[in-house]
Amino acid sequence: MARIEDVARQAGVSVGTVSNVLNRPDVVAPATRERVTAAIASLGYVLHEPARALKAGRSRTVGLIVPDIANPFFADVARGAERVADRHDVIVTLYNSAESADRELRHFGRLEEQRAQGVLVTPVGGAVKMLEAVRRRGTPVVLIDRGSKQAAVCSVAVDNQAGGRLAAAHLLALGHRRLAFAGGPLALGQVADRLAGARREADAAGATLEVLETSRLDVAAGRTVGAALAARSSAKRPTAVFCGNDLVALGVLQAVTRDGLRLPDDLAVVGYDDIAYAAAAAVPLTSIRQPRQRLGQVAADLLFDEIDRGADHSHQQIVFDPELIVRQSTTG
Amino acid sequence: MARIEDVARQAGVSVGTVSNVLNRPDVVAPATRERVTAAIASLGYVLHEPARALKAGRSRTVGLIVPDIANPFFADVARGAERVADRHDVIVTLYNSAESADRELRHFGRLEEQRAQGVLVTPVGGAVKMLEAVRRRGTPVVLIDRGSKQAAVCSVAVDNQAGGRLAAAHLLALGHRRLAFAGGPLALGQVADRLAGARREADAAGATLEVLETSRLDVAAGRTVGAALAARSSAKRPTAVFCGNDLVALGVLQAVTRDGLRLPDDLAVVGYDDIAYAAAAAVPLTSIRQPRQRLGQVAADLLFDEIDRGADHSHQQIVFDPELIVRQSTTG
DNA sequence: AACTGTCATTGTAACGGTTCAATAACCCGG
DNA sequence: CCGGGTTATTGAACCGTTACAATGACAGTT
Repeated sequence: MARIEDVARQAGVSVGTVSNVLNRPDVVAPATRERVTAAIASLGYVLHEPARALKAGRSRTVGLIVPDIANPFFADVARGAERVADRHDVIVTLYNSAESADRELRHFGRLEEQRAQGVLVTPVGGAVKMLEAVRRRGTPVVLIDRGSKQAAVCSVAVDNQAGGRLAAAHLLALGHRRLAFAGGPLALGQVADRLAGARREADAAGATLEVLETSRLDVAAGRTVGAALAARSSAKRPTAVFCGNDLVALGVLQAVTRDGLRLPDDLAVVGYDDIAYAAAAAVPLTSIRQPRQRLGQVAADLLFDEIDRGADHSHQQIVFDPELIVRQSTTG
Repeated sequence: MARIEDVARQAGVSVGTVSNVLNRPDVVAPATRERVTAAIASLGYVLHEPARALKAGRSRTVGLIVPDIANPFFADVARGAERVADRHDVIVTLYNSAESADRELRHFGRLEEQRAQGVLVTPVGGAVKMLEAVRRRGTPVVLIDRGSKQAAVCSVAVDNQAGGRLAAAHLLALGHRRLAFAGGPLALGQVADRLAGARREADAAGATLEVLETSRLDVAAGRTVGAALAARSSAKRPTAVFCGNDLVALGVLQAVTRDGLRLPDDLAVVGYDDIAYAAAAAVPLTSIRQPRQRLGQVAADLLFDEIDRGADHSHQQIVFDPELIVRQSTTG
């Protein structure tokens, strides 16, 4: 494969000039520049990024580690981050931790080895100590959607307690008094916060709120919960269920409709995230919308601020407000 | 940040020995090895992958370029590919072309610059000429799911004509005689093939098959089609619609049920891909299942064969058989 | 004609690893 | 206690690029 030296020979210039054409085209005379460009094209020269990265001490990538690549929520987050990275001439490489601390650790390791400029991550529960080590070694990290309360690191999140309150308040306003929350694990901060918000509203209104904890936030978990609910007599069944995310809600929806219940009359359902499939469900889902792309975009902005400004950068914890999107799964 | 030389000094050995500990631990004496390992840990040394890649002439990555990262189909493909890559001590970096030839081109460029060992790609329509250039410069490429007929490149795909035949035969066996196909653009080979397979069965049975072309394969496109169908009088409406993929089918499903039609009595619907959401739809979707993880896994196997064996490698076009999954959207 | 100042180009020393031939250390049999 | 054979370690060249100091060419000024 052609090296920069081959290009130089072909164009009759030195390697330094070729490098200048590549990196600071303005300093080289137009005629020379053109000759070099032609040589590059004719040889099919492709820049050797590892060599450049070695010289520069940093590569042109940032990492994005998400816990579930099949969740469209994170596809939107990625899109937002990419747009910002593009402006900085940096590429976003996407990794899937699949909620496994071990995989997350491996991905962090790879990114450090590649000398990624920074990492955007939605950390799996409990992996915070290794994250600290990464930052100490010099790689900036911004947390997405699972913000920590500590001021020592940037994070962007949506106010999950507020989301829980919105959901519960909506159900209470519709007259429901026996509520349930489906989702988990509760060890996940954002799940716990959504529940806490709902709990607060329910308590204030004197309503009951039963917790149906799941081990994951996916469709299968929702189906399990839904089947259990459908099996109860209507007297023992909550009249409304608020789910930890839309995947769980879709699972509940499927299981209970298959078992003959009707939404929202027999059971009202509220999801969380407002993914595209929420509106597309056969009974369109009331959900809590989060500014997904914006989350990724602002996270990337913070990351680049830390990368560019270094010590001058001050960490910020940005919290967005969620929004209630009302559809037929609660209002019929 | 600590370099290999720092580790060597701290452990009282030469840099060569440290490198040996890292790459061929068996050739270094246990006592020395342990001293070096301790030094690595105490300094928090992290390998500099760009330097290694420069020396080695290749990096430890392969690329995976998919046309829609939010489509769970590709999440499964990625999982299959990752498992294989893990075995080769290589990481898969995921890029989203979003069906844009321009983005695909950029991603290819980045991967070549990084000296990725190879690329797995579901190419967007028509981008085949640049793909040829990449291969000529020495980067092996395997096509996923949009196989070319040419024998000059490896590909894995599922027999889309067979899938179309399965779907249509199923509907015909249920007695339907006015069929429709919803999906597009028809310029996409796989969409055209699915339609062609369905067409063949319909013709053989003397049934009609109306084509409702869409510009994309997503939920929104499906909703548009569904709304149009629901607006027709039942006499002018097909009794069954076969959709280009599950996202389109879900869109159709949502639109027609909202407008009061019932599945499958008023309209039978068949999807394609059998994504998780297909079973989770309120009227669970009959669909054509493709071996998604296996697709990614076999593609990666072919890629590594080409990487490892070089000229000894012979290109293969592997075609899997799709499978009909029957659910309530056709059988009630 | 000598000098100054621009502007374009060049040569080369890093960057942080790996690899391999060369060397050192050691063991054991005679 | 020496020589031959292992085994463990070392040192230096090289990978492809960038950046910077140095050089060269040339026009304008006195």
